[in-house]
Amino acid sequence: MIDPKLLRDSPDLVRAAIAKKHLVVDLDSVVALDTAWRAAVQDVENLRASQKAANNAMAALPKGTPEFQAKVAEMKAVSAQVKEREVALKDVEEKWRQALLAVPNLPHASVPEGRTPEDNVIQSLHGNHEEPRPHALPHWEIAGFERLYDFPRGAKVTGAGFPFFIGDGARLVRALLNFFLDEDVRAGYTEVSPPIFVNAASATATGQLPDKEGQMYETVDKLYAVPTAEVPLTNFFRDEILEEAVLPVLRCAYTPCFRREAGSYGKDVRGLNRLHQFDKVELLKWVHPSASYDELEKLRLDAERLLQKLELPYRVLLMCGGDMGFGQAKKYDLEVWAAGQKRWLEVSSCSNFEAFQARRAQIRFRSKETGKPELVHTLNGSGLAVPRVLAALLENNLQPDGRVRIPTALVPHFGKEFLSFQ
RNA sequence: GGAGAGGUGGCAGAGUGGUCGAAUGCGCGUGCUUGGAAAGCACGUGUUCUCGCAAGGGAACCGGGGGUUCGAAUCCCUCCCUCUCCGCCA
Repeated sequence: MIDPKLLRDSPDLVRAAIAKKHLVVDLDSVVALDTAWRAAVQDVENLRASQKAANNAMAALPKGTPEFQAKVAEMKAVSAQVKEREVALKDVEEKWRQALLAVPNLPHASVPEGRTPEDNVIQSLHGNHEEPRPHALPHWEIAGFERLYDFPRGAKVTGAGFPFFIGDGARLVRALLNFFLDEDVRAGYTEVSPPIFVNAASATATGQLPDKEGQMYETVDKLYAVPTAEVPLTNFFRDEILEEAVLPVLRCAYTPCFRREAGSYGKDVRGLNRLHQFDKVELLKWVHPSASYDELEKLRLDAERLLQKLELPYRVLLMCGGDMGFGQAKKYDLEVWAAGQKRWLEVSSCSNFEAFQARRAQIRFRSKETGKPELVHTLNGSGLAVPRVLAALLENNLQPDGRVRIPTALVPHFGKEFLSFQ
């Protein structure tokens, strides 16, 4: 959620921001609702003030006297009026709030103009993705793939997009998770193992609701299976006021992630490219507003380091206004090269949300300077998503003999130097 | 899952229909005192919204929501959470 006062005071600024994101929002009606809401607030507050004064005066009157009875009769009417106006206020307030929730975050000045993924700026390239790899195959075509990654049985047991990982296939998942977590902890993040179901309030605070209704799996208890650890992690400090001295708070968490992915199709969903359940380690930061852009660069580097240690070719994209998402102020995507598919796969998305999530979630810190609570800035990024990293690893490191070489940094976690499909 | 108890300010803890945003204590802050400190004394100490250039005014909040009433922290309903006992169980 953006600052309502910003919209009130400089609607043109907000208008320009929305244009940069190429979104359509009826700002005029939001502004009109804001005006109507404030009028309604004044209305109710004035009425209540007079009611309160009259009631306080009544307290001094002896009960049962004719004057008292007269006053009761008089105040009955006022009371009815207050109730009526309060209903009207609530109605406007809810409409206003809903309208505000539909206003996207403002993109940072450094975000490039653009509408589509083609307009994203390639910020850097790492490793040689053009190096010829004659043996490379899409991972699902690697001989023996079905022994380590069983999609048909996953589809039988649960549904499409819920594969089994078996033997070395499962071991590689575990090795990657341990590698990611160990590296992230070394980089200063505190490891957290969060709940993997969240309630509606949490899903709303991070923007899954109502924006992405239908993307999450929902239980009969009205709990949502987390689409990312970002949700429980960000909500950890919901409705809290932190001491300024504790900032920045850095945390990482592994969770399985559940996404319905309604509407996906084609090459995007082949093999491990897009699953309904996948493992991911998420990095999260709560920082002082003045530090958030420095922290975004550090966050990106923390995620990049993982790919470097895995010796995987990757590139960094600075997302353009039209492709960056609703709540983000600035976002980098990390894409790894999958040599068999000959395409880039997104394995991390590092974003600065500024105060957008913090305002929804009411996560604040007490400013040393003013003594007053201020909203923190939140940032998050994957560090990293397992299946796509795994896919790239299989494709890039496939040897002529059909085995897959394990990167040196991962060997201690995997326990051997080659993964075998035999 | 069954039975019971309870959720009040940073903490502890009063308050069962009427100037209660809420006693008291602790904590914290400022000042006095002191060579300095402690003790003591005095004053202060929540959040949000709104009107206002400001000074300042107003409203809301006693777990959440709803109701009764002229008036609710106090009464009623409902949901959530915590604790105790029983049952079940990784």
